[in-house]
Amino acid sequence: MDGRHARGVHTRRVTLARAVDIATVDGLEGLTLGRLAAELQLSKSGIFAHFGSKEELQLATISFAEEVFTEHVLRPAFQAPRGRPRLLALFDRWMDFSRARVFAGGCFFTAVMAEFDAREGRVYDVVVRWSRVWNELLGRLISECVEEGHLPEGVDVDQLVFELSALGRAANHDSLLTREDSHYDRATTAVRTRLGASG
Amino acid sequence: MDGRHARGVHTRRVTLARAVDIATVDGLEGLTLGRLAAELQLSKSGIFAHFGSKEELQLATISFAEEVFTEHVLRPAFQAPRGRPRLLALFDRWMDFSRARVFAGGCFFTAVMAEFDAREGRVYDVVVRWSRVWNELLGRLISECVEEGHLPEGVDVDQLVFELSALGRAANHDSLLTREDSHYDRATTAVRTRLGASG
DNA sequence: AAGTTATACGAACGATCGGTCAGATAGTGT
DNA sequence: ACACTATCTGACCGATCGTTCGTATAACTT
Repeated sequence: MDGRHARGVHTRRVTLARAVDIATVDGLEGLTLGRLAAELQLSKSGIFAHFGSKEELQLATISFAEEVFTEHVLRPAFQAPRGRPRLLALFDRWMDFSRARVFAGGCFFTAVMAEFDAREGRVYDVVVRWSRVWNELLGRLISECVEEGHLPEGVDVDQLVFELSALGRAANHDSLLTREDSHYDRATTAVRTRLGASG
Repeated sequence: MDGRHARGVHTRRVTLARAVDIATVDGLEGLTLGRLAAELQLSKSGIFAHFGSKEELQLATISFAEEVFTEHVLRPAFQAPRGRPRLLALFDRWMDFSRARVFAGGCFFTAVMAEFDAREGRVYDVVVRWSRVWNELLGRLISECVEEGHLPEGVDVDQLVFELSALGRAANHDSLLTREDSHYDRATTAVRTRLGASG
């Protein structure tokens, strides 16, 4: 079951890649074994065997999305210099990630957060944990801005975290809903203004 | 079918009230006839007869949520004086509406917008229309702030609409996810700051 | 080449999905 | 009281859900 052969590893990756696309559009609950099997031209039971349960498939899909997000957003952002450049790089990479539709339905975590907001269970728990990690990361980068003298001493870090996250998520949702790109510019503009003048 | 008798009207209202609660937690797609019937102790076919299709049930649920939202948020907000007081009243009522959990899963429209973002069909169409109406309303109230001299002439109305909407929706989602109220204060603080000093 | 194990399949499971229909039950108008 | 119609039920439809299981096929090991 725990993929020793190359064939199994490949199938698992292909399956999860498809699962993430489905989940960002129709939700992790709209993700179904039958549909996955049909689209991948595999048998339902074959896919099922890789995960053991629907919930495990959902959790594996989240893990896969984390990897992709890390590769496309977190890693490149950390190549920018500490302080304001790194914070802005993170935000811009995040917006690029959503805008480029790396996943068919935009940012996976924004979508799944909204879907599991009000629920309970293992998926909810994972989403909460991810949300906390994300906020802590934003908070750390903001604190580094203060340390580097790119933001004033007295700034309310948690408040700023909330606002940046809000703007990014709204840009993602609004661009999906209206099928227009303009909201990303609104978000980056707002972030720049909020962090103080120069780009 | 078009409710002439008092009994039918009542059943329909009770059904939709329950439907809205279910939909804000598990989504309009997670809303099922069987569950609705079980929770209301009615027959599946009895409920079905009121709406004719699942999609019509979803659309009726949206209409019902609109009524409640209008009653709890829009109407009272318009009792505040034109300009800044009315804009702030609208935002505060919105936040109160979410915080009070008038619907079990917070703000219905924030939830459904996120759910149908990336989809297509009649429900998506209605959500897009509602989103546009909401943005136009916000835009109008902001413009009135300018006219009343409560905001400077050159303000970018659409940009402000985006930011206010973003902050409100994020407060709703974050409060649901973390089960804490503090995010509403973050949103109202941010809005006050963004609109300029005094409350 | 043979043996072993990972991988995938196909048929079937009970449960639930949205939806249909004939008939029982209730409410309204006369 | 009667007829009429709105409302609601219960049995049933085909499709799909997640899941199980026995079996075939591939891929590695030796």
